[in-house]
Formats: sequence, structure tokens, C-alpha cells
Amino acid sequence: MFSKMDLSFYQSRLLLQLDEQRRRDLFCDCHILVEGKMFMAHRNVLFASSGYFKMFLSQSCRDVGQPSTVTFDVFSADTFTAIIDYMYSGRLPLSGQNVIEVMSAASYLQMTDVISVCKEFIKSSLDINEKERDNLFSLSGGEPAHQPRDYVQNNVAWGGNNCASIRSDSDISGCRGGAGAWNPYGPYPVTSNLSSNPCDRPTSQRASERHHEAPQLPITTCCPEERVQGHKISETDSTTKVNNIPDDEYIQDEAGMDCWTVTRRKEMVKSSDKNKATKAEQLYATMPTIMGIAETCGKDASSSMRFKCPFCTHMVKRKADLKRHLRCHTGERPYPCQACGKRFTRLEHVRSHYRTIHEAGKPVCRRCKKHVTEETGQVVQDGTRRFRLCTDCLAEFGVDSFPIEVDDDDDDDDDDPTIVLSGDEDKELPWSQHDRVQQPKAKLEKDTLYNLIIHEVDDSDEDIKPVLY
DNA sequence: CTGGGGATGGGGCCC
DNA sequence: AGGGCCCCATCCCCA
Repeated sequence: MFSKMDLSFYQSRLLLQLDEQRRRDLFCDCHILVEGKMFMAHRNVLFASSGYFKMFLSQSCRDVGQPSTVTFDVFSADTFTAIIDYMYSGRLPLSGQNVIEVMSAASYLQMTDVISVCKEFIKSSLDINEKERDNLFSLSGGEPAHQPRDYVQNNVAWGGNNCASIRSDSDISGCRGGAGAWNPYGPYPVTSNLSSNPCDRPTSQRASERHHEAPQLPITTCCPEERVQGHKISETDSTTKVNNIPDDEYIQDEAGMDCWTVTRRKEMVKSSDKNKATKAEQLYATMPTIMGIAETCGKDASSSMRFKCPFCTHMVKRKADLKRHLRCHTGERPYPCQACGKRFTRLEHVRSHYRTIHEAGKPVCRRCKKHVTEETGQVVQDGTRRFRLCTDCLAEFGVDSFPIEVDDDDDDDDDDPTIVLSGDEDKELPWSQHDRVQQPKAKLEKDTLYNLIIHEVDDSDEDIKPVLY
């Protein structure tokens, strides 16, 4: 009869033995050629660690008497070194320089546990998910049923060349896609087809994930890169960052595995709130060029599609497009609206938002939808929102004869008179209700006041500068 | 319940 | 490579 401790010790020792055999090229029955470098490995380990090898070995290499040879040219030898080291040790050497390529390789090799660790690494580096992490920490006193505590402590590699380890059998089986497996990106379990089903989430989250709902294919039929389920980090979580943890804080647990204490991680989260943009830039700067994956997988994608997203199946022609695309995964929203604070992934989206919401850019009466000109309508300001009303609609509400006030600080060339809503909260423009929905509650209460005053305000293009946090 | 419209987000691609 | 434009899909709210 084995205790869990005995079993764990036995498994660790067995893995060490296998790793020793690999390094001595003993009983290796699979050769992997990467960038001209030959790696020796055991089919059993490859089969157990990688969905790609599971497919490859089960379908193509039935002759156990002959060594199998696999050639990869879609990632570097260094990257595969990290991958195979992980296969034989459960420890993943991640750094800001290799995390993207390791994740791409893991995507290709269908190693979802490695992908999860890489995601967590990136997330931690960018610190774009404080709420979820706080939730994670808060659970450390009473862990979720599908989240082993040692995973919390060991599975996340922080900045530098730390190792991310997945130790326990439950961790590995979970990350491999067992029912109820813990998804490090949130409370949604990783299902057998690697999908944290967006349909199980609020629609507000699904809205930003719609482009990344990877096909839920059975493992035996899909292309390796289709195995990756991109997981969007929610907009509301994009608030803080975590700096690299200095080496002197690096500790080891009783089993000799590198780890951080949950307490220390909490401290790091609280104490760090800068360099997020730098982290993102470092990430982008080290983004590898993954070429030829489309052809390798036999897909019908154009050969000109050279850059593959490490989070999902999307491929683009330009690195810049991939950088832009990655924001939908990282949750990075570097462009805030100067008027309302709402953040966007692109500057053009901020401008579009500003024009439509704060600038009354559309020459259409908000109420009757008729086209209005400067002569036939006026701009109405409701909080930070501005829209146009025709003279008829204004007259209907008795606001056609209000005095015009001119802003003293109006230093642009905008001469549009604007009606500002303020005052009596019992009155409210019915057609402006819809627009208030998206405003903060405190602001709404203020904006529901109704007392029209016509004055001139800045209606020009504001110089909106991206602000990185 | 449904269709319409506004707001938003993302991809492709040109400059 | 970044900025910007165009287009389209989706979500949400309202009538």
C-alpha cells in the first residue's frame, strides 16, 4: 500500500531516471532534429507529454523496432531544449526572451500545460490581471477544488530565468485537459478540447473573445496549432503589473523545487505598478518569427501568412499586425479616452469613440434621426456625452431660447454652441437614456440632472495621446 | 420576441 | 513599423 508521498517520490525518481537515460542516450527510440541539432528521447515520454507526439507516434511510427525521427523547423533548438527539459523534469525554464517562442512551440506540440505556464508568465509580466490574481491569492487559504496549492506556488515563473514547475500528478493531468482542470487564467476549467468555453461566460466577456473561439476539435483530428485556445484577459482586469522578483527573494521549497510563496507574491503585486509598457515592449521585441507553420500543418492558409499568434490559430502577414492582434489576448489597452477614461486597444478606436460619444460628430438629431446642420440643430452636452438635436426637438422641450455661454478656456476654433445638461434630475431627455448605460454609476447620477444651458464648448479634435500604464 | 441602430472590436491593407 | 482607413462581426439596448 502506497501513501501519496511514496508515490510522488517514486514518480520523481522515475522521471529522474528517464532523464538520465535520455542524457546518456540509453534506450532512446525517437530522434528529434531541430535546426540541425539532434535530440534523443523516449517515445513513451514524448507520447505522454505532447499531443503532437501522441498523434505522430500512434499514427506514423507503429514499428517499435525502428527509431523514429522527427524534424522540426518551426522553432529553435534552444526552444526545444526547454521543451524537452520540461518533459523530463516538469520544470520549464522561462524568460522574457524565450516565453513567446516556447509557447509557440508548445502550441505546435500540443502541450497545453506548458502553454498555460507561458500564459501565466506573460500575464504576470504584464500584470494585466490583478483581479483574477487577487482572487487566486485569496483562494490560497481555501484553494479551489481543481487548483492544487503547489501549482499556485510553483507553476508561475516570474521575471528572469526562473523555472516554472508543474509538479504534482494532479497538475499535469489537469493541464492535459482533464475535466475540471484548473485554468490559470481564471475560474473556467480547461476542458478536454482545451476550450474555456466563452459561452459559459457573461456576454460582455464573450464580446471581446469572439475572434478567438478556437474550433473545438477532437484531439485526434485537429492540426497542432488548432489546439491552442486563446484566452482573453478581461478589460476590467487590465489594471496593474508585477515587476520581476529579485533573485534574493527566490526560494526553494522542501522538495527542492523553485517556488515563490503566495505571501511574497501578494507583496510583489501590491508594491509594483509600473513598467507595464516596458514589459509589453520587451515581449513584443522578443517575439519570434514563426514561419511555415501553415504549410507544415497542411492547412490551406496562404504561404504569405508568416506570423502566427501564440495564443490562437490566427496568422498575419506582418509583425505589427501580430503585435496589434496580441492586445486582444493580453488585454493591453494603452489608449484611454481623455474624456471618460474608457480604454481602447487602438488609437483609432479612441478617436472614433471620442467623435461619436464626446464630440457629437454625427450631423444627425439624436431624437428624430434627421440630418441637422449648424443652422437646423445644436450640440447638446450630457455629462461627457455630446450629441446633436434639431431645432424642432429642442423646441419641443422648450430649450430653443436659452442663452449661449462661451467657455473661457475655449482655445480652439470650434464655434458650435452647445447645450449643457445639468440641474433638475426629475427631467431627463428620453433619447439620451441609452447612452448613459455605459457610464459609471456615479457619473450617471450626476448626468441625469436636467437643466439645459447653451454655451460654447470645445468641439475640436483633442490631442489624444496614448498613455501606457 | 424580434428587428434596427449605435457602439465597439478586430482584420486587412494602404500610406 | 506605425498610423490610419475601411470593412465587417458582434453585442447591447430599445422600440
